[in-house]
Amino acid sequence: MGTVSKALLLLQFFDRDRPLLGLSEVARLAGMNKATVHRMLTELQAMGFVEQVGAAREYRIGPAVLRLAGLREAAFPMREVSLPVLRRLADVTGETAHAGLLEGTRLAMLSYAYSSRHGTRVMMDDAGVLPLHATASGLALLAFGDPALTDAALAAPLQRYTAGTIIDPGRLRQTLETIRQAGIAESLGGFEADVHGFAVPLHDQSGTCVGTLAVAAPVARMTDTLAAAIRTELRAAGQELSGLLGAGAQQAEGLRHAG
Amino acid sequence: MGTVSKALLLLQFFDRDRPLLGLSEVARLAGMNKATVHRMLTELQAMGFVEQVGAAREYRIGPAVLRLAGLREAAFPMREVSLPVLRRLADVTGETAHAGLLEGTRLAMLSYAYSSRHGTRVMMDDAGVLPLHATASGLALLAFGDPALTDAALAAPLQRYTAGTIIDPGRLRQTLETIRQAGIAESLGGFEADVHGFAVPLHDQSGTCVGTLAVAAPVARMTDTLAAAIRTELRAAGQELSGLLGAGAQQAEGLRHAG
DNA sequence: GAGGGCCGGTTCATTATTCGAACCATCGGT
DNA sequence: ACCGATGGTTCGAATAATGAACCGGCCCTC
Repeated sequence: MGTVSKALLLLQFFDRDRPLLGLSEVARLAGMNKATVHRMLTELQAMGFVEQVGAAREYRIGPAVLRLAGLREAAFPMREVSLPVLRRLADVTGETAHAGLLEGTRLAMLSYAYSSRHGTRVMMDDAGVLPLHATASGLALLAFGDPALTDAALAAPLQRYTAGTIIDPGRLRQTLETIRQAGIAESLGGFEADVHGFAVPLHDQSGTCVGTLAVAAPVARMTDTLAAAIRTELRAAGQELSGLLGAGAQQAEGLRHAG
Repeated sequence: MGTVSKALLLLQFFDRDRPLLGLSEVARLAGMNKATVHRMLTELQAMGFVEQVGAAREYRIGPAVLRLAGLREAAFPMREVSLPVLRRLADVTGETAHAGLLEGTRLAMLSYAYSSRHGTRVMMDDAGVLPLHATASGLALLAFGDPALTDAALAAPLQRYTAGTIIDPGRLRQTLETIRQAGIAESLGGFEADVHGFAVPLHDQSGTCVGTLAVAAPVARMTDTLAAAIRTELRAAGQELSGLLGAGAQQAEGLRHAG
């Protein structure tokens, strides 16, 4: 693996639960020599991708990503394009709708929308990462995404988050086959005990699965009627969003010709 | 310069005017060998920082920055913290307010707010980069920031954007001295002929100038009264925002102790 | 107060990776 | 058909990265 890739890999250890990391901690997480990690973090810092703060001189993600994220949205407004679809889906179902994006071997939260119909709701985290085997979104990715991703994910040790988390690879493969036939993934308490999740794949214009669209509701108010409605609306919204994302890609092609 | 820095440098060539770049174009802009650039872009792509699109296989910024930007805002919500201050400043002055962040040797747009008081307004670009010598924000950075940055900026060839752009280093140094004494930078048509801009520096908790807060108005409706009001409100808002940003840094320190 | 364990940070001989001139196939324009 | 540009690839030479060992400082325990 090249040096650039190794350095960028370090950025993946920062997450919602660990926005601040010390040098030794990053080295431990990355399984790399502290001197090597120090050198890489120093370069990332010089370019604005991380910064050191506080008396303990811990690192956090730096400001350079803000402009790049703005540029990314300007060039290919996935978040902006997805938000109206998510809002409508949340309104129609009365539950939380969210979109995730495949990033390497992980599923990163792209955007989400809440419904104000109820006093409780399933909450989402900005910049959150969802496990693949334990959420509806993750299962959708495994079912409809690159088989190599699926093989790799199921070969790794799988973490149990709740009593409802399936961690047996054989059972998961059966589950994935059921999902493929249904065209929609469901997870009942796989990641959080009281959440019932539904997800469909999002495809780019070449048909490749690049993300997921999902609805998450508290188990307590799930009924057969609500579940059926979620499935119907989610399928339709998924097709719509895949179409919009594909159009965005075509628009990029158009931009070039116009330029 | 290390390999990681060189690779990340490539990301800086993407901008609002050039969201899509071909391999040879990036190599030309970077002054690097095409094989080298290809290898670096391939690694950046593998890590999700760029992606190739279209028949011409051009590159654009990839999705990995979205999560990192979300993480950055979650850890240190500069954009979120600045928006209320910007909105209030825009409301009170009736003109466009914007905040910029120093990124290496450039000033990147952080966030902005418009006023709806008039039918026209000075427009801003997401992910825009402002020239240092030709805008009020840039001049504020040069006046109050690191003298090394100022020396480097004035030593480089300076681009004339309008008839009002000062490109003589000597005159610019005089202008910067005036700005230091006034505590506020003003640029009349330096970057866009019909825009009058005002800016103050933003400091982090150590007192280092890290960005700017600015108001931009069309020249056509500038009056002495409006200019005086903008100066007053901008100074106050600048102090407020510097304080908030400093508090955010202290909060990061607090987060660590709580963890 | 001393000792131990951990932290962030540094050094430099050794090792691994990067570099880039030269080449290739393809495409569009003349 | 030819030319100039593109994206992409190769591999011997050159350069940069690596990491074991070390340093000073801080905090905790005895």
